[in-house]
Amino acid sequence: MDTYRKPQPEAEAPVVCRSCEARHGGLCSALTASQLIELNKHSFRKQIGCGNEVIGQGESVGTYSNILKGVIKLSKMMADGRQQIVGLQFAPDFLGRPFQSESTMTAEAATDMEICCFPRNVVDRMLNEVPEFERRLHSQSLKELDEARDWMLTLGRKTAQEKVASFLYLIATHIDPEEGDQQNFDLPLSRADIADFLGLTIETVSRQMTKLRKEGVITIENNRHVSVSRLEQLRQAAGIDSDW
Amino acid sequence: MDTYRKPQPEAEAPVVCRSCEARHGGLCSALTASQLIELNKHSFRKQIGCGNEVIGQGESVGTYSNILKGVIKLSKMMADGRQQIVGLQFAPDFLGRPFQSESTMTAEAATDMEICCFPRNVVDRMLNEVPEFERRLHSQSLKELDEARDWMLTLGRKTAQEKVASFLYLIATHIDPEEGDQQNFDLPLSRADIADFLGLTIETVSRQMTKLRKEGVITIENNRHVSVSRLEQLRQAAGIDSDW
DNA sequence: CGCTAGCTTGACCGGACTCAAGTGGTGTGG
DNA sequence: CCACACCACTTGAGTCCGGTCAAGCTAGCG
Repeated sequence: MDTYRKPQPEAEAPVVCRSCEARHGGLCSALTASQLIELNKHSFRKQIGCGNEVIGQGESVGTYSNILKGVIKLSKMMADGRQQIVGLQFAPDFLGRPFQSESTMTAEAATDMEICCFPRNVVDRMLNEVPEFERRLHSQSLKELDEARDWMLTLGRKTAQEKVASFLYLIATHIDPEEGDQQNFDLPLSRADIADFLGLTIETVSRQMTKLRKEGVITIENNRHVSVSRLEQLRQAAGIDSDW
Repeated sequence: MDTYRKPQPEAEAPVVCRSCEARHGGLCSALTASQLIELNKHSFRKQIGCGNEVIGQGESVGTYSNILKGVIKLSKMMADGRQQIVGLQFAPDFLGRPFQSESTMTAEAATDMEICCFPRNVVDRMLNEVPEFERRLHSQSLKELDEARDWMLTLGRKTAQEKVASFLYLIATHIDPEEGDQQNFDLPLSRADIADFLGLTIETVSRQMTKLRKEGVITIENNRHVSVSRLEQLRQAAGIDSDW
């Protein structure tokens, strides 16, 4: 049971942000309580069903948002339909692209999810007023850049086996603690999505999963639920050397 | 011949920055003349020979720099020696990673080059004092992120032929105007580098170049010099659809 | 019960890799 | 000036990994 709330004239975060704030190593932690209140006036939460498009390729974007729950897949598609997932985003990542109203990718809910939306103009104004706010966004961009480049190594130079192991390792280390731990989790992506993320086909993904299972690195239940016996073994299968 | 310099008490950019400034759609254009003077006190230019390492993987970095001339390749290497180039940087790109003293990649001169170096602490201080400065860096990070993700599509989903065409298209559209134009340029990378950038082997790169040559898309002289007859043809071979 | 969607498995194929030899341009020493 | 070595690149032959195509399996659901 929560302690009784003493009224305080200023500097009290909006009710809706309270339980949320904890997770926010994310964006909102850059704001003071009064700034949060200001932002909160214009923001709204939204449930999104698995598979729904959040931002379309070439679409203009009117809102930014924070991911509260679930996983977003960012993907690019070629004219002939070939597709590549170029990033996954987890809570509490920020979703949206400052300084550019048009998206060059599609953002789609990989799972059922909940997001917190902010109108573009409000955020853009805050960007100019609160340097720490831009610092946070910059910092997330750099994190995404690192991840993208790590994945380029995976896409360009790893074998199918290593790719699949790398994916499992990525999920194991990024899973929302509420939904599993590093030894035991549900895959947020279908085989088709995994294939698009790894630059492989569904069949190859499936075969390599089977292989990892037979080698005792993982066990699989109901197609989606994965257990990892020793994470170190998975790292190794992924070709990740701990020294770096 | 330059016009004679009238002394002005303030607001005059350092001599060394003058000819440079023109190119700087880059970082320094975010600074006022007096800020430039301040930064310039601690900065120095440096020539780097082709193949030299600028920042090593896992090394700590004491300086940032601007690229004045030449091409930097950013690469990652696996424990067994497999290598992937994860980015190319051209003048006037900024080189270095704020908020993190240790690099997760190697930065190496792909060509002979010239850079302008700034001590880390001076830049970090300016980052805090000049919001526009951070805005610029943020903006470049976002540009690099877009490029990385575009390349992920290339690495994950394109054929060898399309990869090589994509590379040639990239160079054609990024080449320093002083060193060539979109129809006619020297490749800044060796076949080995191209292979590492595309996630292919040297042999495959070579074969696909030959194929593009025989199909009349390009002509090659002295291994390095490339002429493109119709850029549109190259785009097409690269699987790039103009609609996006 | 059968239908469908998502996944697995099998057989075969082909594109990119491997290994090896050949070519050409450049620098060096006799 | 030629002989030679060296390096970067090209070309060829054979192999293999991952793609393609097709069939089978399983769980959920009308």
